[in-house]
This record gives sequence, C-alpha cells and structure tokens, in this order.
Amino acid sequence: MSLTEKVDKRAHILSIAEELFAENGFDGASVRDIAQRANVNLAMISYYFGSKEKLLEALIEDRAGYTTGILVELAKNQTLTPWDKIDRLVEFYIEKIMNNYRFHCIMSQTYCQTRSTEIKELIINIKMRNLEEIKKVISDGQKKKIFGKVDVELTMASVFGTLTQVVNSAALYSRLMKIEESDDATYRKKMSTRLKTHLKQMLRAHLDIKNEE
Amino acid sequence: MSLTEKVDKRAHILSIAEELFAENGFDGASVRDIAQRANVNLAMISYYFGSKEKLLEALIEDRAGYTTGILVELAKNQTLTPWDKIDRLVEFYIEKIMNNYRFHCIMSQTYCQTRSTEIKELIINIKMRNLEEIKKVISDGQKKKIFGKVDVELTMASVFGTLTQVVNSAALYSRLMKIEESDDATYRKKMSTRLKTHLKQMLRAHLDIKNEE
DNA sequence: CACAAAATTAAACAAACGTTTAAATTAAAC
DNA sequence: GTTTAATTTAAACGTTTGTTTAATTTTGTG
Repeated sequence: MSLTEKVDKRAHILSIAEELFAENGFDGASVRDIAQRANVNLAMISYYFGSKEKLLEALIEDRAGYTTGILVELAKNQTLTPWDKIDRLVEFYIEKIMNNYRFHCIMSQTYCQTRSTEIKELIINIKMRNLEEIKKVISDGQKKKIFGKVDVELTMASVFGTLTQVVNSAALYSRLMKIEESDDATYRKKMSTRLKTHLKQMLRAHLDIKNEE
Repeated sequence: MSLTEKVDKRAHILSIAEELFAENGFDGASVRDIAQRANVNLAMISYYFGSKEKLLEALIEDRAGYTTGILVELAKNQTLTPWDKIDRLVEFYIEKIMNNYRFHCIMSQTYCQTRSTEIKELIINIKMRNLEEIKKVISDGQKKKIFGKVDVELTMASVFGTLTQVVNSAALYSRLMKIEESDDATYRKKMSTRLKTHLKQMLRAHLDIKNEE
C-alpha cells in the first residue's frame, strides 16, 4: 500500500466516491464499485462513514467548505469597485467549477432527485449562504447607481446556469463547437477562457446602468 | 379501469415513468415503483417496452418530437426581425420547459450520468438539431449588423442554463426569493413572468451591437 | 513482550433489483 | 361458436444491492 493511501485512506475513499457519483449518479454507483476502485475492503466504507448516504454527506461537507469564506471577504471589501468584484466573482467561479467539475456535477444532480431531506437541506443551506453574499455585491452596485435595475436572483441564475450548462453538457457543447477530438481536460481549459470573456461581456452589458431602457 | 387508461395504457405508463424518473432519477426509480403507481402489472413494462432502458428511450423519443419543427420554421422565417425571433425563442422555451419541467429534469440528468451510449447519443442528437437552428437565428442577426460579436454557443448556454437552473433548483431559488410558501405550480407561474422579463432584457443588452465595447 | 484498541478481512445477511416464465384471461377474426 | 392472437397475471428467476457479522491482523502503549 502506498504512503499516500495509508496516510489518509478516508480521503482516498472520498475522492473515489466523488469520481463514481459524478460518473454514474448516487444510485448508479454501488458501494462495491467504490470499494473496488479505491482498493479497500467493502466493509471499510461502513466502518469509516456509517452508510452510503453518510458517505455522500461527508463528501459534500468536505468539499463545500472554503467557498463561503472567500465570498464574504469579497462582499465586504471596500476598495474594489462593483465592476472589479463582478470580474473576480466570474473568474473565481469558473476556476472553481472547472477544477471541481466532478463535485459540481454531483451537487447539481443530488438536490433535485435525492429522497433524503437531510442532504437536500445541507446543499440548499450551503448554496443559500453563498448566493446571499453574491447578492450583496450586485445590490451594492445598484445602490451606487453603477448597476441598473436588473433581476438580481435571475442574474445569478444566469451566471451559474451558464457554468452548469457548459460543465454538465460537455459532450453536447464540445460537439457543437467542434472541439470534440480533444480530451476533457483540454475542453475545460478552452472553455475557461471563452467563459471568462463571455460572462464578463454579458454581465457588463446587462448590469450597466447606461444600457437601461 | 377507466376509459383513458384503457385506451392508451402505454402512454399512461410513460407519463408515470416521467414522474418517477424526474423525482428519483433513472436508477432511483424502480420498475416496481412505476408499475405500482401506474396500476399495471410489473410484467407489462417489459411487455410494452422490452426493458427499463428502452422505456426511458421511448419516453425521450415521445416527448422530444415536436420542438425541432417549430425552430426550423422560426429560423427560416423572413418576415420577423432578429429581435422578434429572440423574443419568440425566449417565450417558446420558457413555456415549453415550465410545462414539461419533469421531462426537462430527466433530460438534464440522464445525459451526464447514463452508462448507455445509445441514450446519450439520442439526447445529444436531439439537442444538437435544436441548437443548430437557434444558432442560425443569432448568426443571421449578426450578419445583418443588428447583433454584436457575441459568443454564439455560450449565449445559448446562458439562456438554457438560466432556465435549467430555475427549474432544477426550484427549492433553492424559491427560498432565496422568499416565495417558498406557495406550491410548485405557482412557483413556475411566477418564474415564467420574471424569466421572460429577465432573459429579454439581458439578451437585448448583450446582443445589441450598440453596446459593443 | 504483552495487552488493548483500532483497522481490516472474508463471508453472510435480507431486501430489492430488472427480467422471464408459463398459465390465465380477454379480444379479434373467421 | 370456435380458434387464434393479444393481453394480463402471479410467481419465480438469478443478480445485485447496502449493511452487518465475527474472526483476524495491525497498530499503538505501558
């Protein structure tokens, strides 16, 4: 057994679970699949996490931790202009979602199909916290008469929707844009650049108070 | 047994399957669940469709039929301006997705987690066909110097992403907007109106050649 | 080294899964 | 009315599921 596995077998199981949940969905990935690919005994998963559902819960709690802190910092930052903040938000989320596309895939699938109220609540609370911070940034820009009277919630839905769409429907968009030959990593690299340009440009036009009808 | 069930039992099974696939996902909904809620014998599903996977395939083929026709008509229409076409597209898709939110939920989940290449291809082909038509509308507006130099594919991703986000994360956004007390139907009704305003406004600012930097 | 706690294992558990069978019922055709 | 085909049924098929057991090995501590 390699050193890294030995040191943190729990983390290793989590990362394999992330892979398989993203590939096949929560119900589509069996505990046996996870145990086998992680090279651990089947019973170890119950031993470490208690149950399959608790495993998902542990994964979510582990991965969703640090984002909120960054957003809080950004929201209460006084030196950056609202436009700067928007740019930073866009860059941060593109980076985050592209680097954690597997986890993002799990999140978007889980909370619209999970039977467990507990997990649903967990996810919603995490997302609520983050959305509230972003809301502050936009509302602040509106108060300062820099941003126009846009629908704040739906503007956020557009940003996250765009990212989700590009990540979750990679097979579709890579074919539509004729970059299908390349592997998934290159797809995400290319898309990061295009997404930054597109979202910044769109938000600039959409939010700008000068474009208000 | 009621008349409507008798007349088209196959369609009835499809509609129940749509419900349960949307609620629990493909793997989360068992053939027994579907049979029970549809009030048919378990074996009837194999009898009519062959297998669970074929059932999903039949559902997709049944539901995804008529959209392409409408888009083709709109794309080649010569009397409408590009702006009119955008408005019609927005209205059409909001209506469509809100009325078929269950099916839309199945589609967005299936093709990023299904092991079956066949179904994946089926979905991608349907979506590709439709996206190609919409692409024509935007490209046409660009050629006529009405729309600016936007990223066409990502603009579409933003529109569909927004809709998907609002439908699939209903629990999140209804809480964020504090309309949680009302039922799902009222949520979708309220959101239809807001979405129309938001998407039209955003696309107007984003596409307008005058707002080009 | 000895001993207790933690980690790991193979085996078994009952329940649920998708699918098939073969018999029974209904409908259609002549 | 008889015969043939289509439909419907209850029961069983063999797998796979998540979880638990009880025995074994490894680890850390005095």
